[in-house]
Amino acid sequence: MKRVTIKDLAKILSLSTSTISRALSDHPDISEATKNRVRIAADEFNYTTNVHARFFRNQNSRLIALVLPELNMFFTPNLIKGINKTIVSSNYSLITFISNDSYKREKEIIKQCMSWAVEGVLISLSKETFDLSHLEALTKANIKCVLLDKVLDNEQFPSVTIDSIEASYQAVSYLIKKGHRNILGIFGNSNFNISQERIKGYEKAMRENNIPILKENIVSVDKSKNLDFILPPILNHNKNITAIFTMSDELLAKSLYHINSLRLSIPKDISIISISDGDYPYLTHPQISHIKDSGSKMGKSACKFLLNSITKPSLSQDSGLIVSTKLVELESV
Amino acid sequence: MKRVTIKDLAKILSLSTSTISRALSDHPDISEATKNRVRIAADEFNYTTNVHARFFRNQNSRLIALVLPELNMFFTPNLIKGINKTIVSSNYSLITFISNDSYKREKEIIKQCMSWAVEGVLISLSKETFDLSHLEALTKANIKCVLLDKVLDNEQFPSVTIDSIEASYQAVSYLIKKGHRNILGIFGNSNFNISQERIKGYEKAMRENNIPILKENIVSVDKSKNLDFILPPILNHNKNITAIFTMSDELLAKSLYHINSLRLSIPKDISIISISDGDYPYLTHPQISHIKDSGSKMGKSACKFLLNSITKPSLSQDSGLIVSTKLVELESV
DNA sequence: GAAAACTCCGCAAACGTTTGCGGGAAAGAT
DNA sequence: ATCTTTCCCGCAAACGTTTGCGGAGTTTTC
Repeated sequence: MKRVTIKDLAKILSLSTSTISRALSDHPDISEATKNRVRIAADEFNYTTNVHARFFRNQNSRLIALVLPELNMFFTPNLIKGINKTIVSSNYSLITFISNDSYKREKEIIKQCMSWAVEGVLISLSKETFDLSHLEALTKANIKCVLLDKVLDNEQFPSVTIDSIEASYQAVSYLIKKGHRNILGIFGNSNFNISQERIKGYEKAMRENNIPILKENIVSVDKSKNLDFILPPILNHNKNITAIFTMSDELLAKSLYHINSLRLSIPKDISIISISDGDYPYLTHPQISHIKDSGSKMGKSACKFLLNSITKPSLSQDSGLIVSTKLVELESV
Repeated sequence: MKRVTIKDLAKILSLSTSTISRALSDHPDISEATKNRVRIAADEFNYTTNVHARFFRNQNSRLIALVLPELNMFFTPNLIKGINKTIVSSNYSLITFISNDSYKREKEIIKQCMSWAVEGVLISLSKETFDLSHLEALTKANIKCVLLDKVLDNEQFPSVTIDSIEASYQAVSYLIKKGHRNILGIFGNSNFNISQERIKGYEKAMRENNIPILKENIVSVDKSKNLDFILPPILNHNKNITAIFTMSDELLAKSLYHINSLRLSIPKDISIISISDGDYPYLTHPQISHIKDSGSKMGKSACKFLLNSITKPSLSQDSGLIVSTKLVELESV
């Protein structure tokens, strides 16, 4: 069976398509009586407006694209939740793409975004992305684009992130305040902007407290799995380490595993703090003190920012915004 | 700036729109020379085909809708990954909706799916969904629909799930084989089809081994958080319990927290096994034996099934399929 | 009682793409 | 030299929706 169109309703009710269209959008030119007839018929034949045809006429797709490098269990679900909430309440729809951390795929995705005539793009960059030239096509096509989470410093596109330097600074400062001086920092791939900044925050906290920064106390791993080979030797040999800072939930989880494996007790033998989305730290025992970096909040903010710049293109020429983080003191320090 | 259309390219190259269209789709009627001119121009002005207009002409949107009741950290990411992989390799795009476990919202979403003229719908039902009448509109509009994970027994729509009875039967049988007789079963909301079946599997395993089924050893909770009040008293008072079976990662996580809180050692003091997506059990120490219920695999299967029934509507009149599960023996029993 | 105002609805065009059909030009066949 | 074939390409219609404009019928105004 083919879908019911306005034309069909027009024939059925012996009205013109224009009248149907206006009746459905509650146009004042149409009498209540007619409106009711139309509405009842539309319901009966379960007519729904064809958004492609509407776009075709109006040139607004009411579609937002979300481009993610990957889906991980710790951050992405809440990020999407936050975005989705905003999308829904603004009557948009969300089309999702995953770049698998591939620059090539990311470029293809951008083309697809243009094909779909999305009104805005929310993108978290792939590992392999070091310049933003592929996004310029969006600008030319007048499609707004907001970077979030995994971003690159740039002048063209606004970014929504946390203040990574500040977050890790907070975390490490907290450890220091609690008396720790020999602090192991565990970070992601150091090519990442995000990792570099979090390392900076670590170093800043150390420097401010006049604690020497030891190269061997800063660990960068491409995948959390690499910790399997790196962490146990460190924990076994370097008995001076009294605290660990991990820059993400994923690294936290892996670290906890090895800590527990070695039968170290938290926080008696070793303390640990992490930057975290804020769900995982409550699942472990003891619960992990962390700097809360809410994915949901970031998603919401980024999405609102994007929608704003779509509806009021004049106004929002900001370079983006910083989502605040806060220390959650639990039981691991 | 407005987007570049075929019309624009036609003007620029002094060709007709039909020639441009055919050149871009590599039609044999067009000479290589012309094709190259067109391709170069298309690249230069970064033309991308307007999929809405194409749909308008061809009536195929190449869009698949994914409707989920919620996003949780344990199952959803891998489910989406599996779906996405299949979608991408088949040149479709994915539009995602979240019902927040609301029937009302789910109905709205179905309408939106029709508005978007999606070619297929993958849906995991909300908690509040007890009949499928709202999906009939899809059938009428000739939109294929496949239920996955959270499903309802029915004749109209194919389902893709695991064999819940078998999975929990496997888990509990394994515990029994290892010598456990006093087994606590922890399940989700018992309104759920999925919970009911997993309870059945538990009971089946017990019955087959002539172990009396104790009402108080079957716990159903609406939210995993409810375990906070339920589990500690049980673990404290009912010292006979030597093993726990949880029907999901979420319940597993909560249970582990309380086991660790009470300083019970796994598997010395108590054993535990779960049905799991298979990521989380490796993060804990000790690692948790589980029945692997791969979200990725389920997503892939469901999606392939859907795409199949779209391209070959005649063939696939099956009632769905069962994704296999398997026991992963780790360290918790 | 005629003009003015108001109510309600239809006409037709436009959005970008695809595709059946047809046609002109060049090349080959007779 | 004429006819047929082949090679390229253009014409035009259709998909469903919205909206400015105009118009027929009814009511109000002086």
